[in-house]
Amino acid sequence: MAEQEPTRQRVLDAAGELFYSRGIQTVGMDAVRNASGVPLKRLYALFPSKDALVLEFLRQRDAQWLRALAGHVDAQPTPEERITAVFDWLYAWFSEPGYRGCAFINSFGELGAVSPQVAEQARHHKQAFHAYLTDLVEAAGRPAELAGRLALLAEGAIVTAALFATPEPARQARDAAHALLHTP
Amino acid sequence: MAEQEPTRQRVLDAAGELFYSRGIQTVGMDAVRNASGVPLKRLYALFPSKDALVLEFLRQRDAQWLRALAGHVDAQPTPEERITAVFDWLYAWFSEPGYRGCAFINSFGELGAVSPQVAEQARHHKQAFHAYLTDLVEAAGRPAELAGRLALLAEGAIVTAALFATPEPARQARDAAHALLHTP
DNA sequence: AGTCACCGAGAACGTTCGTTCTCGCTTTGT
DNA sequence: ACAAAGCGAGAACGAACGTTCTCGGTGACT
Repeated sequence: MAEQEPTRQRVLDAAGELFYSRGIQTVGMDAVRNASGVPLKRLYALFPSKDALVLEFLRQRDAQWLRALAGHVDAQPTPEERITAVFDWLYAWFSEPGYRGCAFINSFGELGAVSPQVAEQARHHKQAFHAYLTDLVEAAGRPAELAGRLALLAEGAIVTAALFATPEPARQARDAAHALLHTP
Repeated sequence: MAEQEPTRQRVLDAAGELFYSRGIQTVGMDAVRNASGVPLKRLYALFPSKDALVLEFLRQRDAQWLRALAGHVDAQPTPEERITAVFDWLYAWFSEPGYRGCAFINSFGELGAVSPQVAEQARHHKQAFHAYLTDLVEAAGRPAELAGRLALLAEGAIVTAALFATPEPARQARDAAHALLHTP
């Protein structure tokens, strides 16, 4: 019984890795079974359906992603440094092997039109990111509209870095953010 | 024989509309048949496979999209106005009913990991967009790195507008572009 | 008018996928 | 030691999909 949570997490990790790297519809439950080593019967005892597994993956990814970002950003001493640290963290993220963009943007493109819950998760995630940027901008004493502009730069970098498989867009976004910061 | 091209276009239009609004994998060939009114036999005479139909859709979308953008932008008198016109055109695009983001970003998220040809089409499209922006920036006598920044703003706006079903990000991106333009 | 090639409508085929079921083994409780 | 319950491995099932085939009718050519 204390062992159930670990296998649930093992399933989520394996499924998440597959969903992220290959796309959701491309990954069958058999692939999740093979990757996690958890038999189908147990999979369906832990998650009532593939849809539920997908949604739980998105929920977890949302929390993990924001925690990782904040973990790096909040370590910076000054508010200005925290803002540019967002883009430095993006650079590191884009440089990870297997980086394939934002799981929420990808899921939305794949299933947003057909699954309101996936669309809602994506909106929730981006809203949380925007709220986080808003806090950073406010703490820096900058005008509120800066947050939206930084968000656009970040989203653009996320997408472009995925398409061209290079972390370079993070640098461009950081430079652009720097320009926006230093010239009201 | 002179009638073959119209039905080919009818298929592409119907399939494109479906692929864009629902996602590619969600749309079966039967749906394309129903929407276009072209029987399956003829569909497969025109396109050897669904993959070929998808790729042809992307090729056409690439050309149409850039032509529509340039059609609006190139009508502006001054280089600076042409640059901000890009974002005005985005605003109009985001406001169209059924707007669901960039077909290439969506296809890449859905199939980029599994279809090198889809990934290549997406890269080609974004490269063309970037090249177009580079021309605009150069014509305005601005530093070359501005093009990349504008592209990031545009991509971010495209994605954000789709997620939240609002054209507002185009305005934010335009304001940010304006700020970048007027403060080197 | 008759023959023949063509074509639309949809059935059929083979595969894949989500989900459930079967079966045999292991483990547990007494 | 033995019965009963649980579980892993994979077969099985029903639906959906991409692709091909069949059939009945229609139009063209002679």
